[in-house]
Amino acid sequence: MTNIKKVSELAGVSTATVSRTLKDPDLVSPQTREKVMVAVQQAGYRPNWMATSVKTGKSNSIVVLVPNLVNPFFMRIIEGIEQAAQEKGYSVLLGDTQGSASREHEYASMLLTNRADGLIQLDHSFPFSQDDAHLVGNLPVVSVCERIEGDKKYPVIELDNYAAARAVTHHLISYGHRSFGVIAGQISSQIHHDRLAGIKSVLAEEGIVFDEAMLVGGSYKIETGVEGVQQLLTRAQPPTAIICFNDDIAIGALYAIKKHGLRVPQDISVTGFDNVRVAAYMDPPLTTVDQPAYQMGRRAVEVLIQQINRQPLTRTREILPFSLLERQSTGPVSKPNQH
Amino acid sequence: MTNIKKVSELAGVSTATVSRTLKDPDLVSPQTREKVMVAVQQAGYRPNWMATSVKTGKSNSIVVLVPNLVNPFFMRIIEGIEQAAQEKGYSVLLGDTQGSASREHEYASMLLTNRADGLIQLDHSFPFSQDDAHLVGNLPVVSVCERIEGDKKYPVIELDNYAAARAVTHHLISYGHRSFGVIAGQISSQIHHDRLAGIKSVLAEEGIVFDEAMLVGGSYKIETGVEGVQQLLTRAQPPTAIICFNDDIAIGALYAIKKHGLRVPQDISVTGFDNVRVAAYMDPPLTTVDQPAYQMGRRAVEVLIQQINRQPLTRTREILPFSLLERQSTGPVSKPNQH
DNA sequence: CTGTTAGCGCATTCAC
DNA sequence: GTGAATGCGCTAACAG
Repeated sequence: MTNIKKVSELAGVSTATVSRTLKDPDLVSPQTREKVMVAVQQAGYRPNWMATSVKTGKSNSIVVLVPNLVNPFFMRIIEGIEQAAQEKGYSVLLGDTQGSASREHEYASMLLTNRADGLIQLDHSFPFSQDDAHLVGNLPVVSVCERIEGDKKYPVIELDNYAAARAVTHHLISYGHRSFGVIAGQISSQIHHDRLAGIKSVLAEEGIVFDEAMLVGGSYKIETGVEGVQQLLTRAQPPTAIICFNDDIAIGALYAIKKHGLRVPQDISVTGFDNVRVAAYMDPPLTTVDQPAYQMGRRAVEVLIQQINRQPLTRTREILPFSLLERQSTGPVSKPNQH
Repeated sequence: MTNIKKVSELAGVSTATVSRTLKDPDLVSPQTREKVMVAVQQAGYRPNWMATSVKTGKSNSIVVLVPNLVNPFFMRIIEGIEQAAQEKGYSVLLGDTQGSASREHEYASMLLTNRADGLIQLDHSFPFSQDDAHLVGNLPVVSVCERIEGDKKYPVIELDNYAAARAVTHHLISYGHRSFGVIAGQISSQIHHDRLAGIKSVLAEEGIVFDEAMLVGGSYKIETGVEGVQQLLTRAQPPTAIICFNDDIAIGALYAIKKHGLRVPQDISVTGFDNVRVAAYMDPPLTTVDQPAYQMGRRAVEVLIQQINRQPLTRTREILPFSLLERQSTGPVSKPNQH
């Protein structure tokens, strides 16, 4: 391990000068700068990151908590996070929690051990353990998409889920649908409530009563969509339109509907959320709500770094624009409302 | 920032005792242990990770280099990496390179700055820069799926791509196909050569000449599959079977074939690689080669940590088993070989 | 502009 | 079993 002292001896200067040359070259005369750079090159010297961190008290790393890695929507957010972080000189510690609270706690405690300067939470839970909660003063935390539960208020980058759900519902109603099924993801989250409220508000305006038996699901998986459709099709009056709370669910729904010998959208219309890449290549291409996932990740980092630098936040909640992509999985009802 | 000294004063012992109590409690008498633990609790003390790292010379982190995050196959590998790493007390630094060499260099240099103890490469390039190459003695590096180019030999966890490609080809030939198209991913990689060689070897055995004009593609994207099909369909004799080098390409191919008014598998059979989750829910469900991605990630970590601990490696190349999943995107040729 | 000095927070000899 | 002392590799204050 070649350290700063070796370099300083090689260059015939003090360690301080070496440090300065590397950190702020303008503070050093051109001649010594040259000498030092030669020595650095020759010795193959790279400053020890950990040592620098101990001195400065900054790790220049952030942790990202994500419930699972296989959801391409999350990955797109993390892509944005990664990119923005790198540009700002931060690196990203990956915290795949698999929904486990103890894992969340473990990752979150990285903030307490100076291992990371900030945390981005993609899930909705308060990530710290009971024990740690006392120590969490104003630690930099930002949540994306979801809102973190609990008393502490953290900045959040999110979508107007209420409005998005309204847009979807309006779109379907414009095709004449009046009988709706919903296949939800994580029931306990704010997203769920906002979206459901959005749907119900439009239905109420249209004089349609939402039948709670038409609400199924419980997790953001393909299988949820498959099972959801199976359940909805057993109803006395199956829905003519199914709103899925993410694209994976919608993919499962498309699959199950076709498997039942029904056609999309002639028999049943299907919508998703997220606009995952494959969504456009489904058969039929999926009507879905596009979320600016990449941009959300980027913003999360910017806001987080503001917190880390103790700069005042202009606002504690940012709402990014969605757009409804009307593709071919939605269409007019082909038969009267009665089945 | 509450440090070890505060705790030692609070407990009325030396800092050394506090350190010992936390690291190796058995070295300390039960009474003092109790005192220290109380003080730790009371002060809300957590050891500074960076300081520990400087002392021990170990970061207990590993970097993972991945060309892009949106490919669910990579994500499954990283899930395995993450899991295994956490179990062994390591954390994962995410290095999304987007295929850029300079980004690779930047991440790889983390090994030189003591920021990470080891590196896992999912791409095929030698990750260090020209400048750093001299310094890379025996730094712990493992590659997964791909083999790292260059003189240095690193351990690799991979699939028998040659055999897998042979299995796919045999499967198609058993259905009577004799006219094959191939839509490839990254052309420059070992994977590409192995798979292509596997296909050609079977064709040769069957007395079929592979027409190089039937080889298209160039990246692992859905769009590549779409464009690939468009090209293959312009050939004088379009293929009756198309082998795609990953599932994303195959998804694009399915889409394009259907868009051209042809049916899968009646007109054209399609196969993929990876067995991504959505593959089973395509229309028709995709015949593909299942790779134990999660397991590959786990093994990569185990091998890497062996290197980090300077334990001898039993073998420098591990080949994991694949399995061909025959689903509905492949079937018998419905018309004579001539178009 | 440069060198000296003094730590950052912790782990580890070596005495006792 | 415990404490004092030393140093990991680096940066920052202060002289000069």
